[in-house]
Amino acid sequence: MTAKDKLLSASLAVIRTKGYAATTVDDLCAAAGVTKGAFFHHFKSKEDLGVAAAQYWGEHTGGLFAGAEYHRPADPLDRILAYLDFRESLLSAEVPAFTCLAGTMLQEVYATTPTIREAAFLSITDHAQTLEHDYDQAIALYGRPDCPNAQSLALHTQTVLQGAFVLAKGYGGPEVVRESIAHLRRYLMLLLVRPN
Amino acid sequence: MTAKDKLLSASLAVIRTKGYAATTVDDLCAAAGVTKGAFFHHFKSKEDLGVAAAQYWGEHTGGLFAGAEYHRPADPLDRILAYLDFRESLLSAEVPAFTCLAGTMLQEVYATTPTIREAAFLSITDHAQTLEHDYDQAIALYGRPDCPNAQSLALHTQTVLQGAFVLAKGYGGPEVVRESIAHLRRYLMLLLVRPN
DNA sequence: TACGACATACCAACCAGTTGGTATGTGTGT
DNA sequence: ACACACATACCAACTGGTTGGTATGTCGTA
Repeated sequence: MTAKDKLLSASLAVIRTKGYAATTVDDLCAAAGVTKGAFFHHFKSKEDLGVAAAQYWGEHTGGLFAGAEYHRPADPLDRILAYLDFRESLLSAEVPAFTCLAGTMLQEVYATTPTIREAAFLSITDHAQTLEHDYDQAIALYGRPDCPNAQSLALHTQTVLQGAFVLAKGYGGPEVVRESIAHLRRYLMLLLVRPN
Repeated sequence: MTAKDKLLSASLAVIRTKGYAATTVDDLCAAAGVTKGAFFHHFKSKEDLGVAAAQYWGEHTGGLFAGAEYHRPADPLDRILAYLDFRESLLSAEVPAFTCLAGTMLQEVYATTPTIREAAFLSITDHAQTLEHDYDQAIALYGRPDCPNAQSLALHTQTVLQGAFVLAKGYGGPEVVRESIAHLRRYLMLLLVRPN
């Protein structure tokens, strides 16, 4: 494992815990077990690492979701519900372990560091897009007449999760995320009605 | 207007724009038009100001919502819908002008500064509580059998708004907040059904 | 004259980034 | 096979500007 990988991997944990601005380059080096020289060999600035961390986060989570089981069900609504189950299964007791690096960074640096804002936001919208197909098919099959479109529902799904992470940081635990996912599930079940 | 008020007032704008960690004491003094001596006369540390800013935010928004028109309608569901309309009316083009100081600070310092975490979180839960009465009455009148309780709905309302603010920082505008409020409105209308 | 409300000048610690150097490949001509 | 040129990966020590915080002084008012 190269120093670059160690730094990127460590940055996920450290930045999610302390936030981007409060994280110092020395913090990252200490957590990664490398020296400052190695840091600036691989990243030309702290901002450069911030952008790389957001991209790394996107690839990291992208792989996690792409390889998950929730794509299995034949029915698109079942896949969406399985996605929500999967999101719940990712929750753990420690807040920094389940919250979103992209959301954290985005909220912090959106006005000051456009490069990081773009990279972090892209990782969120990219992930939202992976849900659109399933929503599209579910809407076609089960959507009520007043059902919003797939893009909007996919985005709203992420909105609810991001908001829940903020509240979870207040409570110090994941319970509120479970509750928000339950609301989302209920909303979807009211919009997408299986004939019976 | 005293230096303390100027600092608190300026802190709302500055911290919402740059975030708490990236905001320096000098930034705040410059924005407030006071000197550093004045700052440390009124606040014993930067953290102390952070706590005071979160409390000030709670009072500031508390007054805004308490005095708003959305309490007028006789029907509780109408009051809730009017609340959502009011939230929409607060949106403007500039992101820092409509986002939530408490949510921003909470996400940033939840693990590092418990005093600020508590103050910021309290301002969110306090505000959520002001909705519970209306939700309670609306549920009693119109709630479907599977309708969640008032506390949970009030909290979910804040969750959706907080998440929408995160996304808005990515888009650089309030459109996504409007869309999320529309989803929330639709969810509530499916849960709380007026007999007709 | 005592005290609250500021202002000015200053400091020690910290932080992003630099410098100069070492160790270990890696390709190339002979 | 071997020397040479060069590149990559990394390290330890340093620097200059920044930052939170302090020490001390001044002014108005009760």
